[in-house]
Amino acid sequence: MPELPEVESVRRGLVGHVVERPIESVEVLNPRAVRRHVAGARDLSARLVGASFGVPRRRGKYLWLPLDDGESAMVAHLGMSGQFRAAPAGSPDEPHLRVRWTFRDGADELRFIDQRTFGSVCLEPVAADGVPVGLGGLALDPFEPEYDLQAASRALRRRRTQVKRALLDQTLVSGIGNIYADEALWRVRLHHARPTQRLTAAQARGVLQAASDVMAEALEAGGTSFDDLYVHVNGESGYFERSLHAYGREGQPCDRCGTPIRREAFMNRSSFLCPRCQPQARKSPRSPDRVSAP
DNA sequence: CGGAGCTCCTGGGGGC
DNA sequence: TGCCCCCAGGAGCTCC
Repeated sequence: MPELPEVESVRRGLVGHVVERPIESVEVLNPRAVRRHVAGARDLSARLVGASFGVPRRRGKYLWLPLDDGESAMVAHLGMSGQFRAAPAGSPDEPHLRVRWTFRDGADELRFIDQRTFGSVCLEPVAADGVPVGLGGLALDPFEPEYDLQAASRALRRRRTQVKRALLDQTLVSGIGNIYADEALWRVRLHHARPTQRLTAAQARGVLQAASDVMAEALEAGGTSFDDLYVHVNGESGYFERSLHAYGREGQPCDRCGTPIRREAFMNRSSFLCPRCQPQARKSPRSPDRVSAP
């Protein structure tokens, strides 16, 4: 499941495969893969043929490849199961191949493969800073130099929601998905449903720093992969799942206290937590969780 | 306008 | 053995 570290791994993989190679053809095998390109598959293809990509960039889980016209970029989101893969021209199509780019040099094709088709590719104009205009509402991610932990933690505490909802909100901080949200919450011993307005400033900074740390470690390890849905451009998957403390570990002992990890339904998906280290905030008005009256 | 819930999609796996 | 239902979840959309 590609979150920031996995998308960054893909971005790095693309650098050596697609930069400054004039495009020969673009074949859209499933129009759903280009549904975000409102002008349609034919337009996407027509505008890409003859162009070349610059060095791929990323913000959060979004990836974009600048075009050599200096005015636009090909924006991609991997969704749940999207992959970019370099493949020898003419090698057999993968079962879920959605888009194919061939290059005039006749070397490896670029392929977008996506089983669940939540991913997409489109062309967009870029703003003066080179960021696609459609990504305007997307928050900075923790790996960007302009990212400000203090500002992000203040914004987190201004929300009136539960802490995990806020972590997953890409307009607050981008790049965090279900896996790294659960890992960050485990590290700082917070329950996913803790109200954001009850977080202390230190807790807000702590959970964001933990998210940043766990994603940096995952990137170092090559990304997280639970099955073969996610692989790098060259087909290799990551190894970070061995380092997870909460996500996917239902019934296994907590690495801190030995209590079995529990899976709870949250936001129509799963949250994994240690019920002892990460107790649910009590609802009593006398709960010590609550901000005390002045 | 912020927050919450629904929906899209496909194949693997478990239950019967 | 086969069928059916559940499950994975990012984010755009709608509703309040």
